[in-house]
Amino acid sequence: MLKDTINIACSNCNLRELCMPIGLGADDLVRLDDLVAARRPVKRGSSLFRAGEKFTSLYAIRVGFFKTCVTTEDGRDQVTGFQMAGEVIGLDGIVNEQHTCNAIALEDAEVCVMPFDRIEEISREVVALQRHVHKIMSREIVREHGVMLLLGSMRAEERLAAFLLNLIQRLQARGFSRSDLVLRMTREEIGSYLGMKLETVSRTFSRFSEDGIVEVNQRHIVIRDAEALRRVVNPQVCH
Amino acid sequence: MLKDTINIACSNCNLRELCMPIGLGADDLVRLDDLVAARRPVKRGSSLFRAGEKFTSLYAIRVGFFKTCVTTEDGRDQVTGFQMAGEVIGLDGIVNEQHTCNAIALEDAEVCVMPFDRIEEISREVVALQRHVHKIMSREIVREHGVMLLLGSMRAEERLAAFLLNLIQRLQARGFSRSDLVLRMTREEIGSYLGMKLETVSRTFSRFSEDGIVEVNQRHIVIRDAEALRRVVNPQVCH
DNA sequence: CGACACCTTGAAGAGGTTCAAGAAATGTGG
DNA sequence: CCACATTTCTTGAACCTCTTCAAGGTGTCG
Repeated sequence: MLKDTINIACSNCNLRELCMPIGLGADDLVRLDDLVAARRPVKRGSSLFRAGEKFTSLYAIRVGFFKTCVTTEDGRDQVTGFQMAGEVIGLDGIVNEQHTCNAIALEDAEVCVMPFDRIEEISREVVALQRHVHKIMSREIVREHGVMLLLGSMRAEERLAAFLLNLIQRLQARGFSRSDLVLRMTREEIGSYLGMKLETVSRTFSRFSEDGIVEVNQRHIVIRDAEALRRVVNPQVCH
Repeated sequence: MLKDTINIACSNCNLRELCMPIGLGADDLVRLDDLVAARRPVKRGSSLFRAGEKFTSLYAIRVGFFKTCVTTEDGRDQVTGFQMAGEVIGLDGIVNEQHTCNAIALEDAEVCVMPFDRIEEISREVVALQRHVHKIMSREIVREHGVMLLLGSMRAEERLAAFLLNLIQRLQARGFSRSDLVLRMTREEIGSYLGMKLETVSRTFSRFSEDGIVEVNQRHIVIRDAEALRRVVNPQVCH
């Protein structure tokens, strides 16, 4: 079991700088290792948690790609986000000690399970962790403001352009190409997130392709002209 | 100055149960009184904070009504929420120690200024406060999920119905009528929040009025048939 | 290799926007 | 306190973007 313990350690994890506070002393780093109770694999298509389930833990994504979505009684479904390695999910569950959305793996994934009791306990002692937890939650709030702006005031082309730029930027921060990407989600899931129908997503991709802005081969996307995408999002301001 | 100190005390505030943790012992209650550094009046139309300003504090609304909105370089504007007495604003500023939205009073208001340093300090010692801060942030995340659902998948009538039901419910929790309300915001602000044009807001109000669901006199609204509003939001499920 | 899920494209239609004009309410200054 | 300016709200008509419905094509996985 020693091997397991070492495997689980945050202090050894190459994603640490993405999901954990940086600049900790050795003492605090060791305390952080108590955060992760276990690792948990999540098969593609299965859920990490579902709306209605009791909330116990936050999850740091180690590998894989997730979507989160909320569902209404009358069967409406809204994708609220796509999450990749180094990001934390489960924050929605804190307020009522019950999850309010579903987290579904879009590819085989593995997460670090961080019991929330323990997060609160340690963050009372490690100021950097406390601050970090607050920042993670605030960042999510700011992200959602951006989505509201997108959904409330942008047209289809602008939404998809903003979506692609956001994906590329996050992938680049993880060391991937800043021009090539493989979408892990369907057109329908993109459409749900962006408030448009899958046909509109497809048509908009085709238009970008005709205009030479991106190359589209099913889920393989090459950004040919990121500047043009930025101009689509932000028509007034010429970069 | 003693009078001031007494005035400021959370332990005497009748909004305490809305904005502060409940069920505290006397010792913890006294500690909470250190949270509020000052009160600050905000005149109608002026801002409590603006995007770009340094973040220092969260604000609990004592009296009045606010909107928060984000603005893009190219002049797009999106209302991200309406806040009333007992609610906390400023969470967006934590992540980058800088506000990312504007908070503007829609009527003369007064807020309790809670320096965030002090919140973090006290919440390290008062577990109930720590838990409460986490819940406030989580609640905001869940609220925004709801807005995303609204913006992403509802039609104009459904959006406005959901909006009215939400307002009424929050007002009722504050002891106001569950049928009468006075809108503090313009049609344009409602439209911005709901992702529709002010003309559409106006037309949708008129349609509700023709259908006998609500009475509309400018900003004075009377909910005649809340059940009907619920059916508009949730067409499948018959209540 | 065949079944199934996913994607693309076309054509018709609906919901919401845009533009425009006038009415009602609100605020301001004399 | 009243008159005028300004803001806000309502309503109509034409238009446009996105949706809906439909069909066929492409890719993927057991």
